Amino acid sequence: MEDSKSNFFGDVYEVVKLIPRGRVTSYGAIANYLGVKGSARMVGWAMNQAHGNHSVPAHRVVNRAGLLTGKHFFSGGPEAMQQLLEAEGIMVKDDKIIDFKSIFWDPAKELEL
DNA sequence: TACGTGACCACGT
DNA sequence: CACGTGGCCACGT
Repeated sequence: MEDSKSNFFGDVYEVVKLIPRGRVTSYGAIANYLGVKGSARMVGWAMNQAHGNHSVPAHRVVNRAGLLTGKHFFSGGPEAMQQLLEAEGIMVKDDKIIDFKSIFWDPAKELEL
Protein backbone atom coordinates (compact mmCIF):
# COMPACT_ATOMS: atom_id res chain seq x y z
CA MET A 1 0.00 0.00 0.00
CA GLU A 2 1.75 3.10 -1.14
CA ASP A 3 0.73 6.02 1.02
CA SER A 4 1.81 9.66 0.62
CA LYS A 5 3.27 10.42 -2.82
CA SER A 6 1.53 7.57 -4.64
CA ASN A 7 -1.70 9.03 -3.30
CA PHE A 8 -0.86 12.30 -5.03
CA PHE A 9 -0.61 10.60 -8.41
CA GLY A 10 -3.92 8.82 -7.76
CA ASP A 11 -5.63 12.11 -6.95
CA VAL A 12 -4.32 13.64 -10.17
CA TYR A 13 -5.78 10.78 -12.18
CA GLU A 14 -9.11 11.14 -10.37
CA VAL A 15 -9.34 14.84 -11.22
CA VAL A 16 -8.33 14.31 -14.84
CA LYS A 17 -10.97 11.59 -15.18
CA LEU A 18 -13.54 14.08 -13.88
CA ILE A 19 -12.85 16.53 -16.69
CA PRO A 20 -16.07 16.84 -18.75
CA ARG A 21 -15.94 15.97 -22.44
CA GLY A 22 -15.13 18.97 -24.60
CA ARG A 23 -13.34 20.72 -21.74
CA VAL A 24 -9.68 21.13 -20.81
CA THR A 25 -7.64 22.12 -17.78
CA SER A 26 -4.08 23.03 -16.89
CA TYR A 27 -1.40 21.37 -14.78
CA GLY A 28 -1.30 24.30 -12.39
CA ALA A 29 -5.08 24.18 -11.92
CA ILE A 30 -4.91 20.53 -10.88
CA ALA A 31 -1.93 21.19 -8.63
CA ASN A 32 -3.75 24.14 -7.11
CA TYR A 33 -6.84 22.00 -6.49
CA LEU A 34 -4.71 19.33 -4.79
CA GLY A 35 -2.98 21.98 -2.70
CA VAL A 36 0.44 21.57 -4.31
CA LYS A 37 0.24 24.51 -6.72
CA GLY A 38 3.92 25.19 -6.09
CA SER A 39 4.63 21.86 -7.77
CA ALA A 40 2.78 22.09 -11.09
CA ARG A 41 5.65 20.13 -12.61
CA MET A 42 4.72 17.08 -10.56
CA VAL A 43 1.33 17.03 -12.26
CA GLY A 44 3.17 16.77 -15.55
CA TRP A 45 5.21 13.88 -14.20
CA ALA A 46 2.01 12.24 -12.99
CA MET A 47 0.66 12.44 -16.53
CA ASN A 48 3.89 10.93 -17.76
CA GLN A 49 3.26 7.95 -15.51
CA ALA A 50 -0.44 8.01 -16.46
CA HIS A 51 0.77 7.30 -19.95
CA GLY A 52 0.34 3.62 -19.11
CA ASN A 53 -3.15 4.32 -17.76
CA HIS A 54 -5.58 4.67 -20.68
CA SER A 55 -8.34 5.57 -18.21
CA VAL A 56 -6.78 8.99 -17.85
CA PRO A 57 -7.68 11.48 -20.64
CA ALA A 58 -4.33 13.26 -20.47
CA HIS A 59 -5.13 14.93 -23.80
CA ARG A 60 -7.53 17.18 -21.86
CA VAL A 61 -4.65 18.52 -19.81
CA VAL A 62 -2.50 21.27 -21.29
CA ASN A 63 -0.26 24.05 -20.03
CA ARG A 64 -1.36 27.48 -18.81
CA ALA A 65 -1.15 28.95 -22.32
CA GLY A 66 -3.42 26.26 -23.81
CA LEU A 67 -0.44 24.82 -25.66
CA LEU A 68 -0.21 21.07 -26.26
CA THR A 69 3.15 20.71 -24.57
CA GLY A 70 2.80 16.98 -23.89
CA LYS A 71 1.61 15.97 -27.34
CA HIS A 72 4.99 14.48 -28.10
CA PHE A 73 4.59 12.04 -25.23
CA PHE A 74 1.39 10.46 -26.51
CA SER A 75 1.24 6.94 -27.84
CA GLY A 76 0.94 6.87 -31.61
CA GLY A 77 2.52 10.27 -32.13
CA PRO A 78 2.20 13.97 -31.31
CA GLU A 79 -0.80 14.33 -33.59
CA ALA A 80 -2.76 11.87 -31.43
CA MET A 81 -3.41 14.52 -28.79
CA GLN A 82 -4.76 17.04 -31.31
CA GLN A 83 -6.89 14.36 -32.95
CA LEU A 84 -8.38 13.39 -29.59
CA LEU A 85 -9.17 17.01 -28.75
CA GLU A 86 -10.79 17.65 -32.12
CA ALA A 87 -12.78 14.46 -31.64
CA GLU A 88 -14.33 16.07 -28.56
CA GLY A 89 -15.21 19.28 -30.38
CA ILE A 90 -12.11 21.16 -29.26
CA MET A 91 -10.42 23.09 -32.06
CA VAL A 92 -6.64 23.07 -32.12
CA LYS A 93 -4.45 25.32 -34.24
CA ASP A 94 -0.66 25.32 -34.32
CA ASP A 95 -0.56 22.97 -31.30
CA LYS A 96 -2.65 25.51 -29.42
CA ILE A 97 -6.26 25.24 -28.20
CA ILE A 98 -8.69 27.71 -29.78
CA ASP A 99 -10.79 29.68 -27.31
CA PHE A 100 -8.88 27.93 -24.55
CA LYS A 101 -10.15 30.21 -21.79
CA SER A 102 -13.74 29.53 -22.83
CA ILE A 103 -13.43 25.74 -22.54
CA PHE A 104 -11.09 25.91 -19.60
CA TRP A 105 -12.33 23.71 -16.73
CA ASP A 106 -10.94 24.62 -13.33
CA PRO A 107 -11.52 21.88 -10.69
CA ALA A 108 -10.87 24.39 -7.90
CA LYS A 109 -13.91 26.32 -9.18
CA GLU A 110 -16.16 23.70 -10.76
CA LEU A 111 -15.63 21.27 -7.88
CA GLU A 112 -15.25 23.81 -5.10
CA LEU A 113 -18.45 22.54 -3.52
C1' DT B 1 24.95 9.03 -2.86
C1' DA B 2 24.88 13.20 -5.83
C1' DC B 3 23.73 15.83 -10.10
C1' DG B 4 20.76 16.84 -13.91
C1' DT B 5 16.52 16.97 -16.24
C1' DG B 6 11.52 17.74 -16.78
C1' DA B 7 4.01 17.27 -20.07
C1' DC B 8 5.03 24.08 -15.35
C1' DC B 9 4.07 28.67 -13.32
C1' DA B 10 5.01 33.35 -11.58
C1' DC B 11 7.82 37.28 -11.10
C1' DG B 12 11.40 40.61 -12.54
C1' DT B 13 13.86 43.28 -15.98
C1' DC C 1 5.20 43.52 -24.49
C1' DA C 2 8.82 39.57 -24.74
C1' DC C 3 12.48 37.09 -22.65
C1' DG C 4 15.11 35.24 -18.73
C1' DT C 5 15.58 33.28 -14.15
C1' DG C 6 14.00 31.00 -9.83
C1' DG C 7 11.36 27.58 -7.37
C1' DC C 8 8.97 23.28 -6.77
C1' DC C 9 9.25 17.68 -6.24
C1' DA C 10 10.26 13.31 -8.22
C1' DC C 11 12.81 10.17 -11.16
C1' DG C 12 16.87 8.50 -14.07
C1' DT C 13 21.77 7.75 -14.60
